[in-house]
Amino acid sequence: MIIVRETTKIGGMSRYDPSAFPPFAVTVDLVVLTVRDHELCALLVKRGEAPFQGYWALPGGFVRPDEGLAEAASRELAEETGLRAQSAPGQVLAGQNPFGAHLEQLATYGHPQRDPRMRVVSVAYLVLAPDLPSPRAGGDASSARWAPVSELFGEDRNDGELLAFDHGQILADGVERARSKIEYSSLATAFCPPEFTVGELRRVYEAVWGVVLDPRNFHRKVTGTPGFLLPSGGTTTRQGGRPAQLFTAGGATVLNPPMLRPEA
Amino acid sequence: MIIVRETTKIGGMSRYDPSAFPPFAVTVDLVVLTVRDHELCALLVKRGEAPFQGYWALPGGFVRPDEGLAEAASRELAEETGLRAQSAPGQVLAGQNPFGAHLEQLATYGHPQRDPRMRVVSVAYLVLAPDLPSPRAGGDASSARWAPVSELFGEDRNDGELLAFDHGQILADGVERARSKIEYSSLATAFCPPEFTVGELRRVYEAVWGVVLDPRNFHRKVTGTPGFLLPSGGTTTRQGGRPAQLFTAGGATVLNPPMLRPEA
DNA sequence: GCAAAAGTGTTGCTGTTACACCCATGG
DNA sequence: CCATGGGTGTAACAGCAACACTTTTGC
Repeated sequence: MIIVRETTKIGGMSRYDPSAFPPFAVTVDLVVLTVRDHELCALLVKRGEAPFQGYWALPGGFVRPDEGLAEAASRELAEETGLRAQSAPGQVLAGQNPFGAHLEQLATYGHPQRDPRMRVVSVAYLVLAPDLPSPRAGGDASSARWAPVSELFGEDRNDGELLAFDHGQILADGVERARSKIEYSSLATAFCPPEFTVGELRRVYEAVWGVVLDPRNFHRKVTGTPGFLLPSGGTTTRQGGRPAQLFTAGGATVLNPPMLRPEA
Repeated sequence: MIIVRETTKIGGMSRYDPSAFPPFAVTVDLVVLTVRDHELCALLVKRGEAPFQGYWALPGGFVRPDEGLAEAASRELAEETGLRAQSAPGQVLAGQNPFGAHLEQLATYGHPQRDPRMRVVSVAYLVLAPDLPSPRAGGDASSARWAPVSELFGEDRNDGELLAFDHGQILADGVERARSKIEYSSLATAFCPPEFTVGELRRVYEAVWGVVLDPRNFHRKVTGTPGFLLPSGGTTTRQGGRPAQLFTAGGATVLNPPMLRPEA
C-alpha cells in the first residue's frame, strides 16, 4: 500500500503535495440507453472474472493516463458498441453520423468499499442511442445484451438479477436522469434515427416514461415549439397508415414550456 | 512515474488488474454559494503556493483513502467555513441545524493537463448556504472571501481576476446549476435561515437570477404550492413594514409547476 | 400622517386537455 | 372498403402576469 503523505495545512493554503497522493484508480462506467420494441433498454455486459464473476455489469474501464474523462467514455463506448458519441449537447452533428449518440457525464461514485479489491472512483456517463442492430462486446455476443429496464426495476423485476458493484444504483440514476431530462430538453431525439416522424418521437416518450400520450396534442406541441424539429422534406409510411412527414432534430436544446409528464 | 499495466482485453471481460493502475490523485472542490446583500456570492480562498500562487481558487482538497466523496466534501467544508452540510436532498434536518447547508455533487473534472504537476481528477460539490457571518480559512481571514459572482462573470467583471486551474469553469457550472435548480425545486430555501419570510425567499430568487419578481404573485405561488412552506407560527418585522409570517422549509423538494424564471 | 413591506381580489391571456373530425395510405 | 396511423379544429379549463387595493407595522 502506498503511504499517504498529505501536507500539513497552514492557513488552508497548502492543498496537496504533488509527490504524494493516495492510491486511487479512476474508471468510467457507461449507462447506455436505447428504445427497442417500445421499451427502454440498457446495455449490460457479463463479467468474466472475480469479483462478481458471471454477474451483469455496466460497460466501462480504466481511464488512461493521458486521456480526458469524456474521451475515455467515448473510447469505451466505441470499443463495446461501435457507437460514436457527441459529447457537446446541442450539436447538430449527431444527425450526420448514422451511429451518432448523445453522451453526457452522469455522476461520480467513490464509496471506499464499492470495489472489494481497492479504492476505485468511477465517473459514470450517460449515453442515449438510437436502436442498434445488436450489441457486440469484443465480438462475443453472449457476453452483452440489451436489458429492458422494466425487468430490472419494474414490478415484474427479477430480483435474482442484481448487477455487479453499485451498478444497479448507477443505472437507476441514469434512467432517472434520462426520464427527467427529456421533459425540458430535446434529448429524446437522441433515441431516434437521423430522420424520424412525430409518431416515432412520441413512442420514444411513451417508452421512456411508460405512459401513453395523446397523438394529436403531442403533434401540436412538438411541431409548435420553434427549433425543436426541422422538416427534412421527405415522408415515410414505415409505420403504416397515412404518410408521415420526416424531421431531423433542430438546434433547440431546451424546451420552454416543457413537455408535461403525466403522473401515471 | 508508476508504470501502467492494463490487462489485455479478452472478449470485453477483463476490466482491470487491481494490482496495477494509473497514478491518479482524487480531490474535491467546493462551489459554496450564498446570498449576501442582495447578491449571489461564492467562497474563494487565496492560494499560498505554486502553481497559481496568489490566485483565488475554490476551497477543496484531497480525498482521504478511507472516506467517501461526499464525506470528503463535507469535511473540507467544515474545515474551511465551520458549516455542516446535509447531503441528502429533501431532508428536514437542515432547519434544525443553525449552520445547516445543502450539499450535492456537481460534476467531475479530469482534463489531463488541468493541474500542471500531475494527473488530478476533481469531484466538484455544490454547497448552498445561508448568509454567514464571515469566512474563515484556518483562522486567516485575508486568505478567504465572498466574491459576488457578478464581479466574476457579469458585465462589470474584472478580467484580471482569473481563478486558478479550471476553477472558473467549475464555478460557472455551479452557478448555472443553482440558477436552474431553484426553478423546479425548493432549494432556494437552503439560502435562507431556518425561519424566513416570503419576502426574504423572494429576494433570494431575485439575487440568484438577477431579476425582479412581482411580490404579490410570488407570494401566492409559494404559499399555494403544498409542502413548500410550513408556517412556523411567528411573525417578524425585521424587513420593516407590516409584520410578515415566518415559515420553515417544507418537505416538498420538487416544485410542480415550476417557478418561472423571467427571460430578462 | 407617511413610507414600507405584507397580503388579497380580479381580469385578461397563454397554453393544455379532451375529443370530434378529416386525410392518405396499404391490404 | 376498412384498418391504421397522421394531422387539424375547437371548446372547456387551469395557471400565470399585471395591477388595483387593503392591512399593519415603524418613525
